[in-house]
Amino acid sequence: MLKHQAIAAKLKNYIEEHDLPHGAKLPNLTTLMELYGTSKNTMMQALKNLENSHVVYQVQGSGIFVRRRQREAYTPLFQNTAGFFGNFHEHIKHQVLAFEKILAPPDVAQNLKVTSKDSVYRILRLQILDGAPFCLEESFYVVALVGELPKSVASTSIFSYLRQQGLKIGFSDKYFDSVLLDEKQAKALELPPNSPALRLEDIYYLNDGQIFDYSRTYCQAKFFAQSN
Amino acid sequence: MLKHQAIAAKLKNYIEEHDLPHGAKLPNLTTLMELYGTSKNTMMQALKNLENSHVVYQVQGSGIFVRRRQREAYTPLFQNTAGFFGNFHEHIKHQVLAFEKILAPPDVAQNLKVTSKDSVYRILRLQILDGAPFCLEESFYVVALVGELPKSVASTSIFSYLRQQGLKIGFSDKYFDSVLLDEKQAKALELPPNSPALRLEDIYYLNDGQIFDYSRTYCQAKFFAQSN
DNA sequence: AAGTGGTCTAGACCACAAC
DNA sequence: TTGTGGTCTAGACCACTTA
Repeated sequence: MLKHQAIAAKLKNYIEEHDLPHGAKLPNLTTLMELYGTSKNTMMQALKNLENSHVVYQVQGSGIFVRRRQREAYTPLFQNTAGFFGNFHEHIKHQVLAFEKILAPPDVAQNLKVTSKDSVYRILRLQILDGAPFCLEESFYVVALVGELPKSVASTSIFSYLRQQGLKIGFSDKYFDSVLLDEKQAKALELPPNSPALRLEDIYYLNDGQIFDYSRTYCQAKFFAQSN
Repeated sequence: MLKHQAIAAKLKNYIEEHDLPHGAKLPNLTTLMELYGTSKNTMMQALKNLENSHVVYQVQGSGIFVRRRQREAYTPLFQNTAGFFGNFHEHIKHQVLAFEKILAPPDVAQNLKVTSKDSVYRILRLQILDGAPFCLEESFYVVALVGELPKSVASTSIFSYLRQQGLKIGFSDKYFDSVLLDEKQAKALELPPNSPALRLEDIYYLNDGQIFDYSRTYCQAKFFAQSN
Protein backbone atom coordinates (compact mmCIF):
# COMPACT_ATOMS: atom_id res chain seq x y z
CA MET A 1 0.00 0.00 0.00
CA LEU A 2 1.32 3.39 -0.98
CA LYS A 3 2.13 5.90 1.69
CA HIS A 4 -0.45 8.47 0.58
CA GLN A 5 -3.12 5.77 0.49
CA ALA A 6 -2.21 4.59 3.98
CA ILE A 7 -2.39 8.16 5.28
CA ALA A 8 -5.73 8.74 3.58
CA ALA A 9 -7.09 5.56 5.16
CA LYS A 10 -5.90 6.59 8.62
CA LEU A 11 -7.39 10.06 8.37
CA LYS A 12 -10.65 8.67 7.07
CA ASN A 13 -10.78 6.25 9.97
CA TYR A 14 -10.14 9.06 12.41
CA ILE A 15 -13.04 11.07 10.98
CA GLU A 16 -15.40 8.10 11.10
CA GLU A 17 -14.44 6.98 14.58
CA HIS A 18 -14.90 10.46 16.00
CA ASP A 19 -18.01 10.92 13.89
CA LEU A 20 -16.97 14.45 12.91
CA PRO A 21 -19.86 16.45 11.43
CA HIS A 22 -20.01 18.07 7.99
CA GLY A 23 -17.95 21.24 8.06
CA ALA A 24 -15.73 20.28 11.00
CA LYS A 25 -12.28 21.80 10.56
CA LEU A 26 -9.25 19.53 10.47
CA PRO A 27 -5.71 20.51 11.52
CA ASN A 28 -3.81 22.54 8.94
CA LEU A 29 -1.55 21.05 6.30
CA THR A 30 1.71 21.55 8.19
CA THR A 31 0.30 19.90 11.29
CA LEU A 32 -1.04 16.97 9.27
CA MET A 33 2.34 16.56 7.57
CA GLU A 34 4.06 16.30 10.95
CA LEU A 35 1.30 14.11 12.38
CA TYR A 36 1.70 11.55 9.62
CA GLY A 37 5.45 12.05 9.18
CA THR A 38 5.35 12.94 5.51
CA SER A 39 6.11 15.64 2.99
CA LYS A 40 3.75 18.31 1.72
CA ASN A 41 3.31 16.69 -1.68
CA THR A 42 2.39 13.33 -0.25
CA MET A 43 0.00 14.83 2.28
CA MET A 44 -1.67 16.79 -0.53
CA GLN A 45 -2.07 13.61 -2.52
CA ALA A 46 -3.67 11.83 0.43
CA LEU A 47 -6.07 14.77 0.82
CA LYS A 48 -6.87 14.71 -2.87
CA ASN A 49 -7.82 11.03 -2.55
CA LEU A 50 -10.15 11.92 0.30
CA GLU A 51 -11.57 14.85 -1.62
CA ASN A 52 -12.32 12.56 -4.56
CA SER A 53 -14.04 10.08 -2.30
CA HIS A 54 -16.18 12.70 -0.62
CA VAL A 55 -14.54 12.58 2.78
CA VAL A 56 -13.13 16.11 2.98
CA TYR A 57 -13.12 19.36 1.05
CA GLN A 58 -10.31 21.87 0.96
CA VAL A 59 -10.61 25.63 0.69
CA GLN A 60 -7.50 27.52 -0.30
CA GLY A 61 -6.48 30.07 2.29
CA SER A 62 -9.04 28.76 4.74
CA GLY A 63 -8.68 25.15 5.76
CA ILE A 64 -9.53 21.50 5.36
CA PHE A 65 -13.03 20.39 6.34
CA VAL A 66 -15.05 17.23 6.80
CA ARG A 67 -17.56 16.42 4.07
CA ARG A 68 -20.53 14.17 4.69
CA ARG A 69 -23.09 13.18 2.15
CA GLN A 70 -26.84 13.28 2.72
CA ARG A 71 -27.95 9.87 1.53
CA GLU A 72 -26.05 6.85 2.68
CA ALA A 73 -28.19 4.16 1.04
CA TYR A 74 -26.92 4.76 -2.49
CA THR A 75 -24.37 2.62 -4.29
CA PRO A 76 -21.23 4.43 -5.44
CA LEU A 77 -21.00 4.22 -9.23
CA PHE A 78 -17.23 4.21 -9.05
CA GLN A 79 -15.39 3.17 -5.96
CA ASN A 80 -12.16 5.16 -5.91
CA THR A 81 -9.82 3.54 -8.37
CA ALA A 82 -11.45 0.11 -8.12
CA GLY A 83 -13.86 -0.88 -10.86
CA PHE A 84 -17.61 -0.96 -10.76
CA PHE A 85 -18.74 -2.20 -7.34
CA GLY A 86 -15.12 -2.17 -6.23
CA ASN A 87 -15.67 -2.71 -2.53
CA PHE A 88 -18.88 -4.62 -2.95
CA HIS A 89 -17.40 -7.79 -4.39
CA GLU A 90 -17.22 -9.26 -0.92
CA HIS A 91 -20.93 -8.84 -0.27
CA ILE A 92 -22.16 -9.93 -3.68
CA LYS A 93 -23.08 -13.51 -4.50
CA HIS A 94 -23.47 -14.76 -8.04
CA GLN A 95 -26.10 -17.10 -9.37
CA VAL A 96 -24.89 -18.48 -12.70
CA LEU A 97 -27.67 -18.68 -15.29
CA ALA A 98 -25.51 -19.56 -18.29
CA PHE A 99 -21.90 -20.50 -18.94
CA GLU A 100 -20.91 -21.42 -22.49
CA LYS A 101 -18.15 -21.14 -25.06
CA ILE A 102 -19.52 -19.78 -28.35
CA LEU A 103 -18.49 -17.96 -31.50
CA ALA A 104 -18.79 -14.22 -30.96
CA PRO A 105 -22.20 -12.86 -32.02
CA PRO A 106 -21.85 -9.90 -34.42
CA ASP A 107 -22.55 -7.09 -31.94
CA VAL A 108 -20.29 -8.68 -29.34
CA ALA A 109 -17.51 -9.20 -31.87
CA GLN A 110 -17.71 -5.55 -32.76
CA ASN A 111 -17.42 -4.41 -29.16
CA LEU A 112 -14.57 -6.83 -28.45
CA LYS A 113 -12.84 -5.94 -31.71
CA VAL A 114 -12.58 -9.58 -32.75
CA THR A 115 -14.09 -11.44 -35.72
CA SER A 116 -17.21 -13.59 -35.55
CA LYS A 117 -14.96 -16.62 -36.01
CA ASP A 118 -13.31 -16.02 -32.65
CA SER A 119 -14.45 -17.90 -29.55
CA VAL A 120 -15.76 -16.14 -26.49
CA TYR A 121 -17.13 -17.23 -23.16
CA ARG A 122 -20.68 -16.05 -22.54
CA ILE A 123 -21.56 -15.83 -18.85
CA LEU A 124 -24.97 -14.75 -17.64
CA ARG A 125 -25.18 -14.12 -13.92
CA LEU A 126 -27.57 -12.70 -11.40
CA GLN A 127 -25.79 -10.67 -8.76
CA ILE A 128 -27.34 -10.99 -5.34
CA LEU A 129 -26.81 -8.44 -2.60
CA ASP A 130 -28.12 -9.16 0.89
CA GLY A 131 -30.32 -11.94 -0.43
CA ALA A 132 -32.09 -9.82 -3.06
CA PRO A 133 -31.43 -9.76 -6.82
CA PHE A 134 -29.40 -6.68 -7.55
CA CYS A 135 -28.09 -6.82 -11.10
CA LEU A 136 -28.34 -9.01 -14.14
CA GLU A 137 -25.01 -9.28 -15.93
CA GLU A 138 -24.17 -10.78 -19.31
CA SER A 139 -20.48 -10.81 -20.08
CA PHE A 140 -18.26 -12.00 -22.92
CA TYR A 141 -14.59 -12.91 -22.55
CA VAL A 142 -12.15 -13.40 -25.42
CA VAL A 143 -10.88 -17.00 -25.13
CA ALA A 144 -7.62 -16.17 -26.92
CA LEU A 145 -6.78 -13.70 -24.17
CA VAL A 146 -8.18 -15.20 -20.98
CA GLY A 147 -7.43 -18.88 -21.73
CA GLU A 148 -9.57 -21.76 -20.49
CA LEU A 149 -11.99 -20.82 -17.73
CA PRO A 150 -13.28 -23.47 -15.32
CA LYS A 151 -17.02 -23.17 -14.88
CA SER A 152 -16.56 -22.74 -11.16
CA VAL A 153 -15.06 -19.25 -11.49
CA ALA A 154 -18.38 -17.89 -12.68
CA SER A 155 -19.82 -18.10 -9.19
CA THR A 156 -17.01 -15.97 -7.75
CA SER A 157 -15.04 -12.95 -8.93
CA ILE A 158 -13.84 -13.66 -12.43
CA PHE A 159 -11.47 -10.70 -12.35
CA SER A 160 -9.70 -11.95 -9.23
CA TYR A 161 -9.23 -15.30 -10.93
CA LEU A 162 -7.81 -13.70 -14.06
CA ARG A 163 -5.42 -11.59 -12.02
CA GLN A 164 -4.23 -14.73 -10.25
CA GLN A 165 -3.60 -16.27 -13.66
CA GLY A 166 -1.24 -13.39 -14.37
CA LEU A 167 -3.51 -11.24 -16.54
CA LYS A 168 -2.89 -7.53 -16.11
CA ILE A 169 -6.19 -5.71 -16.17
CA GLY A 170 -5.85 -2.11 -17.25
CA PHE A 171 -8.89 0.13 -17.61
CA SER A 172 -12.43 0.28 -18.92
CA ASP A 173 -14.92 2.30 -20.96
CA LYS A 174 -18.37 2.56 -19.42
CA TYR A 175 -21.52 3.51 -21.33
CA PHE A 176 -24.93 3.74 -19.80
CA ASP A 177 -28.50 4.73 -20.39
CA SER A 178 -31.99 4.00 -19.17
CA VAL A 179 -34.10 1.19 -20.64
CA LEU A 180 -37.24 -0.86 -20.07
CA LEU A 181 -36.61 -4.42 -18.90
CA ASP A 182 -38.01 -7.17 -21.10
CA GLU A 183 -40.02 -9.98 -19.56
CA LYS A 184 -37.12 -12.36 -18.97
CA GLN A 185 -34.90 -9.73 -17.44
CA ALA A 186 -37.65 -8.44 -15.18
CA LYS A 187 -38.45 -11.94 -14.02
CA ALA A 188 -34.84 -12.68 -13.15
CA LEU A 189 -34.63 -9.45 -11.16
CA GLU A 190 -38.01 -10.11 -9.52
CA LEU A 191 -39.45 -6.88 -10.89
CA PRO A 192 -42.68 -6.21 -12.81
CA PRO A 193 -42.23 -6.30 -16.61
CA ASN A 194 -41.55 -2.95 -18.27
CA SER A 195 -39.78 -1.66 -15.20
CA PRO A 196 -37.23 1.02 -15.98
CA ALA A 197 -33.62 0.10 -15.26
CA LEU A 198 -30.13 1.35 -15.76
CA ARG A 199 -28.20 -0.40 -18.50
CA LEU A 200 -24.44 -0.29 -18.12
CA GLU A 201 -22.12 -1.47 -20.87
CA ASP A 202 -18.47 -2.06 -20.02
CA ILE A 203 -15.50 -2.61 -22.26
CA TYR A 204 -12.48 -3.84 -20.31
CA TYR A 205 -8.92 -3.55 -21.54
CA LEU A 206 -5.75 -5.31 -20.52
CA ASN A 207 -2.70 -3.40 -19.45
CA ASP A 208 -1.46 -3.40 -23.03
CA GLY A 209 -4.64 -1.88 -24.48
CA GLN A 210 -6.27 -5.08 -25.82
CA ILE A 211 -9.97 -5.65 -25.14
CA PHE A 212 -10.67 -8.89 -23.28
CA ASP A 213 -14.18 -8.40 -21.84
CA TYR A 214 -17.46 -6.81 -22.88
CA SER A 215 -20.42 -6.84 -20.53
CA ARG A 216 -23.97 -5.57 -20.19
CA THR A 217 -25.45 -5.05 -16.77
CA TYR A 218 -29.05 -4.22 -15.91
CA CYS A 219 -30.04 -2.94 -12.51
CA GLN A 220 -32.55 -0.80 -10.73
CA ALA A 221 -30.31 0.36 -7.91
CA LYS A 222 -29.87 3.98 -6.91
CA PHE A 223 -26.42 5.29 -7.57
CA PHE A 224 -24.23 7.94 -6.18
CA ALA A 225 -21.30 9.78 -7.76
CA GLN A 226 -19.13 12.66 -6.77
CA SER A 227 -17.81 15.72 -8.47
CA ASN A 228 -15.61 18.63 -7.43
CA MET B 1 -4.09 28.01 -16.39
CA LEU B 2 -1.85 25.71 -14.42
CA LYS B 3 1.29 24.41 -16.02
CA HIS B 4 0.29 20.75 -15.89
CA GLN B 5 -3.07 21.61 -17.46
CA ALA B 6 -1.42 23.56 -20.25
CA ILE B 7 0.93 20.67 -20.95
CA ALA B 8 -1.94 18.19 -20.94
CA ALA B 9 -3.85 20.37 -23.41
CA LYS B 10 -0.85 20.61 -25.74
CA LEU B 11 -0.19 16.88 -25.70
CA LYS B 12 -3.87 16.15 -26.28
CA ASN B 13 -3.86 18.53 -29.23
CA TYR B 14 -0.83 16.83 -30.66
CA ILE B 15 -2.50 13.43 -30.46
CA GLU B 16 -5.69 14.69 -32.08
CA GLU B 17 -3.95 16.63 -34.84
CA HIS B 18 -1.81 13.65 -35.79
CA ASP B 19 -4.79 11.34 -35.31
CA LEU B 20 -2.65 8.80 -33.48
CA PRO B 21 -4.37 5.38 -33.22
CA HIS B 22 -5.22 3.46 -30.05
CA GLY B 23 -2.04 1.90 -28.70
CA ALA B 24 0.41 4.29 -30.39
CA LYS B 25 3.47 4.77 -28.20
CA LEU B 26 4.39 8.25 -27.04
CA PRO B 27 7.93 9.41 -26.19
CA ASN B 28 9.17 8.36 -22.77
CA LEU B 29 8.77 10.43 -19.61
CA THR B 30 12.23 11.98 -19.68
CA THR B 31 11.80 13.06 -23.28
CA LEU B 32 8.36 14.54 -22.56
CA MET B 33 9.78 16.42 -19.56
CA GLU B 34 12.44 18.00 -21.74
CA LEU B 35 9.99 18.60 -24.59
CA TYR B 36 7.64 20.58 -22.37
CA GLY B 37 10.37 22.05 -20.16
CA THR B 38 9.05 20.75 -16.89
CA SER B 39 9.84 18.52 -13.93
CA LYS B 40 8.97 14.86 -13.54
CA ASN B 41 6.23 15.50 -11.00
CA THR B 42 4.45 18.05 -13.16
CA MET B 43 4.73 15.89 -16.27
CA MET B 44 3.27 12.98 -14.31
CA GLN B 45 0.39 15.15 -13.21
CA ALA B 46 -0.31 16.23 -16.78
CA LEU B 47 -0.31 12.57 -17.82
CA LYS B 48 -2.61 11.67 -14.96
CA ASN B 49 -5.08 14.30 -16.22
CA LEU B 50 -4.96 12.74 -19.66
CA GLU B 51 -5.32 9.26 -18.21
CA ASN B 52 -8.43 10.38 -16.32
CA SER B 53 -9.91 11.88 -19.43
CA HIS B 54 -9.27 8.80 -21.53
CA VAL B 55 -6.59 10.24 -23.77
CA VAL B 56 -3.64 8.04 -22.78
CA TYR B 57 -2.80 5.05 -20.62
CA GLN B 58 0.47 4.40 -18.87
CA VAL B 59 2.11 1.05 -18.24
CA GLN B 60 4.86 0.96 -15.69
CA GLY B 61 8.13 -0.29 -17.12
CA SER B 62 6.75 -0.20 -20.62
CA GLY B 63 5.58 3.17 -21.87
CA ILE B 64 2.86 5.74 -22.43
CA PHE B 65 0.24 4.97 -25.06
CA VAL B 66 -2.67 6.63 -26.84
CA ARG B 67 -6.15 5.61 -25.73
CA ARG B 68 -9.16 6.00 -27.96
CA ARG B 69 -12.71 5.13 -27.05
CA GLN B 70 -15.07 3.14 -29.24
CA ARG B 71 -18.21 5.24 -29.21
CA GLU B 72 -17.94 8.95 -29.76
CA ALA B 73 -21.64 9.84 -29.70
CA TYR B 74 -22.06 9.52 -25.96
CA THR B 75 -22.21 12.42 -23.51
CA PRO B 76 -19.53 12.39 -20.81
CA LEU B 77 -21.20 12.14 -17.40
CA PHE B 78 -18.44 14.15 -15.82
CA GLN B 79 -16.27 16.44 -17.84
CA ASN B 80 -12.89 16.46 -16.14
CA THR B 81 -13.19 18.65 -13.10
CA ALA B 82 -16.06 20.70 -14.49
CA GLY B 83 -19.56 19.82 -13.36
CA PHE B 84 -22.24 17.95 -15.20
CA PHE B 85 -22.20 18.98 -18.87
CA GLY B 86 -19.09 21.03 -18.15
CA ASN B 87 -18.06 21.75 -21.72
CA PHE B 88 -21.55 21.59 -23.12
CA HIS B 89 -22.85 24.79 -21.62
CA GLU B 90 -21.90 26.63 -24.75
CA HIS B 91 -24.02 24.45 -27.00
CA ILE B 92 -27.04 24.20 -24.73
CA LYS B 93 -29.96 26.60 -24.94
CA HIS B 94 -32.55 26.92 -22.20
CA GLN B 95 -36.28 27.29 -22.59
CA VAL B 96 -37.68 28.61 -19.30
CA LEU B 97 -40.97 26.92 -18.35
CA ALA B 98 -41.28 28.37 -14.84
CA PHE B 99 -39.52 30.96 -12.73
CA GLU B 100 -40.93 31.71 -9.28
CA LYS B 101 -40.00 32.56 -5.72
CA ILE B 102 -41.78 30.23 -3.28
CA LEU B 103 -41.53 28.77 0.21
CA ALA B 104 -39.50 25.57 0.11
CA PRO B 105 -41.69 22.46 -0.37
CA PRO B 106 -40.98 19.82 2.31
CA ASP B 107 -38.83 17.48 0.20
CA VAL B 108 -36.88 20.39 -1.24
CA ALA B 109 -36.34 21.93 2.20
CA GLN B 110 -34.93 18.63 3.39
CA ASN B 111 -32.48 18.37 0.52
CA LEU B 112 -31.42 22.00 0.88
CA LYS B 113 -31.21 21.68 4.66
CA VAL B 114 -33.44 24.71 5.20
CA THR B 115 -36.88 25.01 6.85
CA SER B 116 -40.17 25.19 4.96
CA LYS B 117 -40.38 28.87 5.97
CA ASP B 118 -37.33 29.72 3.86
CA SER B 119 -37.72 31.15 0.38
CA VAL B 120 -36.32 29.44 -2.66
CA TYR B 121 -36.33 30.12 -6.38
CA ARG B 122 -37.94 27.36 -8.41
CA ILE B 123 -36.75 27.25 -11.99
CA LEU B 124 -38.05 24.72 -14.50
CA ARG B 125 -36.15 24.62 -17.76
CA LEU B 126 -35.93 22.56 -20.89
CA GLN B 127 -32.37 22.18 -22.09
CA ILE B 128 -32.06 22.13 -25.84
CA LEU B 129 -29.07 20.68 -27.62
CA ASP B 130 -28.76 21.09 -31.37
CA GLY B 131 -32.40 22.07 -31.65
CA ALA B 132 -33.75 18.97 -29.88
CA PRO B 133 -34.98 18.71 -26.26
CA PHE B 134 -32.23 17.11 -24.24
CA CYS B 135 -33.03 17.39 -20.56
CA LEU B 136 -35.79 18.65 -18.33
CA GLU B 137 -34.38 20.36 -15.25
CA GLU B 138 -36.13 21.58 -12.11
CA SER B 139 -33.87 23.44 -9.72
CA PHE B 140 -34.25 25.19 -6.37
CA TYR B 141 -31.94 27.94 -5.13
CA VAL B 142 -31.80 29.23 -1.54
CA VAL B 143 -32.67 32.94 -1.71
CA ALA B 144 -30.73 33.70 1.48
CA LEU B 145 -27.54 32.49 -0.20
CA VAL B 146 -27.89 33.48 -3.85
CA GLY B 147 -29.65 36.85 -3.33
CA GLU B 148 -32.14 38.30 -5.80
CA LEU B 149 -32.10 36.65 -9.22
CA PRO B 150 -33.32 38.55 -12.30
CA LYS B 151 -35.60 36.38 -14.38
CA SER B 152 -33.33 36.81 -17.37
CA VAL B 153 -30.56 34.64 -15.90
CA ALA B 154 -32.75 31.56 -16.21
CA SER B 155 -32.27 31.49 -19.96
CA THR B 156 -28.48 31.40 -19.62
CA SER B 157 -26.01 29.75 -17.27
CA ILE B 158 -27.14 30.48 -13.73
CA PHE B 159 -23.85 29.26 -12.31
CA SER B 160 -21.82 31.72 -14.40
CA TYR B 161 -24.06 34.51 -13.15
CA LEU B 162 -23.63 33.46 -9.53
CA ARG B 163 -19.88 33.27 -9.91
CA GLN B 164 -19.89 36.79 -11.33
CA GLN B 165 -21.82 37.90 -8.25
CA GLY B 166 -18.94 36.62 -6.15
CA LEU B 167 -20.40 33.30 -5.02
CA LYS B 168 -17.80 30.60 -4.60
CA ILE B 169 -19.19 27.31 -5.84
CA GLY B 170 -17.54 24.32 -4.25
CA PHE B 171 -18.68 20.78 -5.03
CA SER B 172 -21.73 18.61 -5.50
CA ASP B 173 -23.37 15.31 -4.59
CA LYS B 174 -24.97 13.48 -7.50
CA TYR B 175 -27.57 10.75 -7.13
CA PHE B 176 -29.17 8.97 -10.02
CA ASP B 177 -31.47 6.18 -11.00
CA SER B 178 -33.78 5.11 -13.79
CA VAL B 179 -37.46 6.11 -13.87
CA LEU B 180 -40.51 6.26 -16.12
CA LEU B 181 -41.41 9.73 -17.35
CA ASP B 182 -44.87 10.96 -16.46
CA GLU B 183 -47.11 12.47 -19.12
CA LYS B 184 -46.02 16.09 -18.63
CA GLN B 185 -42.34 15.28 -18.56
CA ALA B 186 -42.58 13.08 -21.64
CA LYS B 187 -44.46 15.75 -23.52
CA ALA B 188 -41.88 18.40 -22.71
CA LEU B 189 -39.11 16.12 -23.91
CA GLU B 190 -41.10 15.10 -26.99
CA LEU B 191 -41.04 11.45 -26.01
CA PRO B 192 -43.86 8.90 -25.74
CA PRO B 193 -45.34 8.66 -22.23
CA ASN B 194 -43.83 5.98 -19.97
CA SER B 195 -40.49 6.28 -21.65
CA PRO B 196 -37.59 5.28 -19.42
CA ALA B 197 -35.20 8.06 -18.50
CA LEU B 198 -32.29 8.80 -16.28
CA ARG B 199 -33.11 10.91 -13.24
CA LEU B 200 -30.21 12.85 -11.83
CA GLU B 201 -30.44 14.67 -8.52
CA ASP B 202 -27.77 17.19 -7.64
CA ILE B 203 -27.00 18.91 -4.39
CA TYR B 204 -24.60 21.82 -4.86
CA TYR B 205 -22.47 23.27 -2.10
CA LEU B 206 -20.68 26.58 -1.76
CA ASN B 207 -17.01 26.74 -1.03
CA ASP B 208 -17.77 26.86 2.69
CA GLY B 209 -19.89 23.69 2.70
CA GLN B 210 -23.37 25.31 2.67
CA ILE B 211 -25.99 23.93 0.29
CA PHE B 212 -27.36 26.56 -2.12
CA ASP B 213 -28.92 24.50 -4.94
CA TYR B 214 -30.90 21.30 -5.34
CA SER B 215 -31.95 20.10 -8.76
CA ARG B 216 -33.63 17.20 -10.53
CA THR B 217 -32.83 16.49 -14.14
CA TYR B 218 -34.54 14.00 -16.44
CA CYS B 219 -33.01 12.91 -19.70
CA GLN B 220 -32.82 10.04 -22.11
CA ALA B 221 -29.32 10.64 -23.37
CA LYS B 222 -26.62 7.99 -23.54
CA PHE B 223 -23.75 8.62 -21.19
CA PHE B 224 -20.14 7.77 -21.03
CA ALA B 225 -17.83 7.55 -18.05
CA GLN B 226 -14.29 6.40 -17.50
CA SER B 227 -12.52 4.33 -14.92
CA ASN B 228 -8.94 3.19 -14.43
C1' DA C 1 21.12 -5.31 -17.24
C1' DA C 2 19.03 -1.47 -19.14
C1' DG C 3 15.06 1.22 -19.83
C1' DT C 4 10.68 3.05 -18.33
C1' DG C 5 7.08 4.51 -15.31
C1' DG C 6 5.93 5.70 -10.17
C1' DT C 7 6.57 7.48 -5.38
C1' DC C 8 8.48 10.37 -2.07
C1' DT C 9 11.05 14.27 -0.22
C1' DA C 10 12.49 19.17 0.96
C1' DG C 11 12.09 23.43 -0.08
C1' DA C 12 10.96 27.65 -3.02
C1' DC C 13 7.34 30.30 -4.31
C1' DC C 14 2.35 31.46 -5.41
C1' DA C 15 -2.77 32.44 -4.42
C1' DC C 16 -6.38 33.07 -1.64
C1' DA C 17 -8.85 34.06 3.07
C1' DA C 18 -9.28 35.95 7.48
C1' DC C 19 -8.13 39.23 10.56
C1' DT D 1 -0.15 41.09 7.37
C1' DT D 2 -0.31 36.51 8.53
C1' DG D 3 -1.93 31.96 7.97
C1' DT D 4 -3.53 28.51 4.95
C1' DG D 5 -3.91 25.71 0.90
C1' DG D 6 -1.69 24.84 -3.94
C1' DT D 7 1.97 24.40 -7.56
C1' DC D 8 6.41 23.46 -9.16
C1' DT D 9 11.15 21.80 -9.02
C1' DA D 10 15.28 18.61 -8.69
C1' DG D 11 16.74 14.65 -7.36
C1' DA D 12 16.79 10.13 -4.69
C1' DC D 13 15.03 5.80 -4.88
C1' DC D 14 11.61 2.09 -6.10
C1' DA D 15 8.91 -1.24 -9.26
C1' DC D 16 7.96 -3.17 -13.33
C1' DT D 17 9.06 -4.77 -18.38
C1' DT D 18 11.79 -6.15 -21.89
C1' DA D 19 15.25 -8.57 -23.88
